[in-house]
Amino acid sequence: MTKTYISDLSKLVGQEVELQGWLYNKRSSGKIRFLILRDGTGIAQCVLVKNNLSEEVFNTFDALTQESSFKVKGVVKQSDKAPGGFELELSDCTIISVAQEYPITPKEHGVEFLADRRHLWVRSSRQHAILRIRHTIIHAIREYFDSRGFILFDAPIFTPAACEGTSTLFETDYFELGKAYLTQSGQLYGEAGAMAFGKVYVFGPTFRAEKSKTRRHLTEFWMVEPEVAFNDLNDNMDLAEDFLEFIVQSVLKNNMEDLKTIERNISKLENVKKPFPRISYHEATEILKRKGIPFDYGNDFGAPDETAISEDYDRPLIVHRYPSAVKAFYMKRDPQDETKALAMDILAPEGYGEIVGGSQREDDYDVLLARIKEHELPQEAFDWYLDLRRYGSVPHSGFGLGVERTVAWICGIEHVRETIPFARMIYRITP
RNA sequence: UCCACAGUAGCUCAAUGGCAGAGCAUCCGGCUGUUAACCGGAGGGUUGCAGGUUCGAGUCCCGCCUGUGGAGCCA
Repeated sequence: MTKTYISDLSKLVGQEVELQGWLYNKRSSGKIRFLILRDGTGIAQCVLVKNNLSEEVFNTFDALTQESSFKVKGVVKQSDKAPGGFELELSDCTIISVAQEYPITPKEHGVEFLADRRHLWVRSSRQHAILRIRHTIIHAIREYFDSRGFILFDAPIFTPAACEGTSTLFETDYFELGKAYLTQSGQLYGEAGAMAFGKVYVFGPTFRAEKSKTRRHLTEFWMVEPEVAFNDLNDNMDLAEDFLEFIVQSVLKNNMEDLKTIERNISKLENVKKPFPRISYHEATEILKRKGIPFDYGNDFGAPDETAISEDYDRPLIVHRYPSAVKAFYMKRDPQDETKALAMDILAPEGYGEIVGGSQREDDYDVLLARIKEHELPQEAFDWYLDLRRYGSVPHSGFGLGVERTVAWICGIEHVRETIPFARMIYRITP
């Protein structure tokens, strides 16, 4: 007798095993009945044949409701007719807990209904597949940096002031020290790490109190932010490109079944190979001009602009050298053209928009101080940051990758709310 | 904050201004290979809230509430 998981059944054909899990679905044809068991690793069909079983065991079928927990014993058989490919001809079936009427049926539901029951929704196959892919992506992120000499350098969640001075932050009372804010980026701290360790990555949740209400926005989302000393903008683009390719390849290697479950077009992911096209902001505006999309030179791109710029490419597109006026104070200006910043964004294909934003950082003390004043930021709060330029300043670069947008793109799904177990949005904080 | 759309049974949706309906779910019955199984039967409604027009409002008008996704902002 072996206690095992459904994912192991292929190795156990012909053997008697014990499985435990939850009822995914059931069907009856009178004297032969089918239970579909879900155990978190897959689904398996369990067959109850009346003539082979005691009355008591055969009738557990009647008491089992959707999502009831139970355990079974039986011999593993390969079966093309069985969902999951394997079935158990049961010798025993024991109920652990009978579920009350389960609200999420195998039929369609609306988004509000499902979001209110997110704690149950994560049991269904599509959500299961998406969250497994999220797991692979996060694992790949860590594996990529860990195997290339980067140190994980955690940034604080509570911060004394805005990192970039632009977006609206969540505010909270912090004892006698006044207000604290939930971080919108760990990058400034990552720069301190890069000066200490050479190569670091910050990986954690970030918070934006913007009242954004679109399929691409959460108020709480995860971001990974590598920062590398002595990297210039080109090195930064090389790193981001290699990194994204690695992530996509990891998903293709580990999650083919999940991609099939969510009906993702695999060929679109197979295209994601180096090198990625690189165009300047200036060239991007010419694409808009050619397509007849009205645009004021010098502005940042809106979501529809990003779609128009990237839609003709079959892989992520790197756009670099944005007008410095629309970018953050810490970005270094292009010595060739002082109106431009050494910034780069990566636009995912298929209209998914910006998934990476990064830059070479300003490394000159006087210039950085002037920028802080220009942006009317509280200088005291940035004193430690200026220290990084006082004590052995070097050229350095980094970027941030939004995990949920990356998951949405790789999975080909409509809305980022399905890419994290419990999404936090402007009008939703439960469950 | 602004713009657009939506709200009817537990769920997903129908109903020319004229009797409030279907499928699924639930309950009862049938079926020895089902595949969102199928077949027969039953129960299930303050049509988001409040007002107005009308002989008559789920339907038309006004206000509010809730939801959705889009703009701005960004990953």
